[in-house]
Amino acid sequence: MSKDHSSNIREVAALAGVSIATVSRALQQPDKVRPETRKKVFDAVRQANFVPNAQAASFRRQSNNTVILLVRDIGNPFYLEIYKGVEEAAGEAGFKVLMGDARNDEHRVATHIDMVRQKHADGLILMTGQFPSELLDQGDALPPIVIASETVPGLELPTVKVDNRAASMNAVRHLMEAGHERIVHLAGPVPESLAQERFDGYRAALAEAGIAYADELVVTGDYSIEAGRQAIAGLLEGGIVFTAIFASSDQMAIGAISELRGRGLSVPGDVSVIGFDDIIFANAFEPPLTTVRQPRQEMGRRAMALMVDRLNGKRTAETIVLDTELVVRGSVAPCRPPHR
Amino acid sequence: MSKDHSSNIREVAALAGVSIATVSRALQQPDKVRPETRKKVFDAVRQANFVPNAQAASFRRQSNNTVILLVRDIGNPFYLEIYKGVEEAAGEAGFKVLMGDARNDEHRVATHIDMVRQKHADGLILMTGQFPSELLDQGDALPPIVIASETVPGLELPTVKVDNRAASMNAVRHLMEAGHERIVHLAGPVPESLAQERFDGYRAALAEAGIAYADELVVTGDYSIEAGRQAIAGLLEGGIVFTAIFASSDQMAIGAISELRGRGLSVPGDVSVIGFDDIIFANAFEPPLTTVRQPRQEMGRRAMALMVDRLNGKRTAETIVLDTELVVRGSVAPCRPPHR
DNA sequence: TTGAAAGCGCTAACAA
DNA sequence: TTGTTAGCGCTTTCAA
Repeated sequence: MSKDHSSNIREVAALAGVSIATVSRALQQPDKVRPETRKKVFDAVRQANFVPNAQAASFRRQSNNTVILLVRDIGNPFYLEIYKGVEEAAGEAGFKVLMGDARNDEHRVATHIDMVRQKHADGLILMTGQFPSELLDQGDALPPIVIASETVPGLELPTVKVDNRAASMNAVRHLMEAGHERIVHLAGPVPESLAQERFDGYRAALAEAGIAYADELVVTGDYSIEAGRQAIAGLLEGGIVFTAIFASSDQMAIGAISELRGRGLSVPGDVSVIGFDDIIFANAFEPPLTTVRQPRQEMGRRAMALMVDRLNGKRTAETIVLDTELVVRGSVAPCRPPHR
Repeated sequence: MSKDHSSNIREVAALAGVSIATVSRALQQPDKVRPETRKKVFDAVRQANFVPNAQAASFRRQSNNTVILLVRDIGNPFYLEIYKGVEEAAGEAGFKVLMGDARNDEHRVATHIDMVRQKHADGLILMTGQFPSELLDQGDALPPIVIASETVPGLELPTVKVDNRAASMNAVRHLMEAGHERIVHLAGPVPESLAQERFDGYRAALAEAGIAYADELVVTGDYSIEAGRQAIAGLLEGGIVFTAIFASSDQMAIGAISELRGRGLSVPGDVSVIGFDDIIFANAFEPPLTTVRQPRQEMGRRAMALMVDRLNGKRTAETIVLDTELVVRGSVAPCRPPHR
């Protein structure tokens, strides 16, 4: 019968009649020990019910092959597939992934950066544009950080993103081609870069088509369903007239549609809507949401790859830009005379 | 200027002119050192740019105040709010939370249990009914595990769940009160307990109302949108007649509705639908989904509380049962003559 | 191919 | 209140 209290490498060594160094080697680099020795060790491991203490190993190695994926808001399903991509690449490289929630709070970003400083993890994949300004000038003193999807002005770090400006222009053009001119933009938390880039794309598309930009048509939010709801409620109550919406997240688009419906307006009958992200619910929604697809899984994979590079000592601040795709489904219709 | 390579407690001690024990104490239990000494230490910490190595501390303490939240499928937003509850309670108790994805694969459950054995984390909050059978008989030799939402037959562990059977009966009754008799059940992966309990509730409600149970009306799935879609596609193509659906997850309900619509059927016009979970999208959906609300955040909080108890040496296998609530929204209508 | 031994940075028991 | 000191379990260098 095997003992049940957890044993250590010394017991195994004693049992196998070898030194602890040999046990360690047999486990880490089996080809470095003679087959017979290896067998003795393995038998002893089994007999002692030995499970190596990863904490001790990490401590000794001064690294634990774990990275933190810190997202803006874990409530947004957008990040789920990112996580999958990160985890996949991490697994291949022998890393574990810890997912953290910044809750739209830059203080929590600082907390997680501290976790890396304290060696809880080897690096941080950052997926929020909020960054504690007091850390901005630390430059080289920052622990390994890779940014995904967003960017932080003033921080030169390895980054994976999409061309938000171009993607937005494309989406807005699609709306204009359907005859829409009074297009609301549900923006992210401008002036953060990500939100700003999409906003810029919206303006650029308008300008290109010779449509005047109107401040009253732009509302910012935190990408949540609730933000989408509230934005539309405010617009409608303010008597603002519009026939289409370009939202910078599917969640805001869905919140907007829900609110429109609650007030008796139909989508796309009265108002056409385009979202951003192509989360899993976009396609199951009614109407199926026309949206900008981001290659989320790949974004996650590439971010993790950049992290591995960084942890291997590479110190470039490479930026990878991935393609987006406008997925046309059922939430956009030709423009009809505006409501009211 | 402060140095940028990370310093250790010895340097700080030297700088402050005290022993390393005093530095440790000043940082961990400030009230145990004289204010003046404390100040000297803090100054030295700042000057040396000292960040305690949490890994070393964890190693020394043989615990790292981290728990893993292992969920069946991280793609299901159901788990997001659970995570929030867990994280909240964890924060209060000084714990960190690591979220892992079992991907409906019991092998990955084993992997994560190993992570705890290897001291990557102190405990595991398990949110899947899949469990490697070879670990079942380990009983006391298992690391600290708490189960949430699901149960594993043969495993006596601290558990938080809802009364799935009663909740299902309630939902099905609601459908029958609207006149429905041909009610499809989109079940989870029976015979896992969670799925089984909801299935039992469905049957019990039917029996109570004197409606015959029909095998053809029950389809199992893995709680995903896609599973809901496919189940309905199969039913419709098989010529099965029904007027209502009780799904054991909102995602399956949403997938089902999407498929129904794709085939020209309306909800709730032709088919009424009730889901389970009340994920954030349920309310924004069209029609707003009638569903069984689970107190997710509380479930997370209680699970974490059980974990803290367990880590403090409590060895009971307490089961906490939380209340559910049928949230009536717009996806159920009085029964009309069945389609076809 | 194997063993001896140093030591990662910290905590905590014990002594002063 | 503070200091001394013995490790936690492992990896890794160096020597044999």
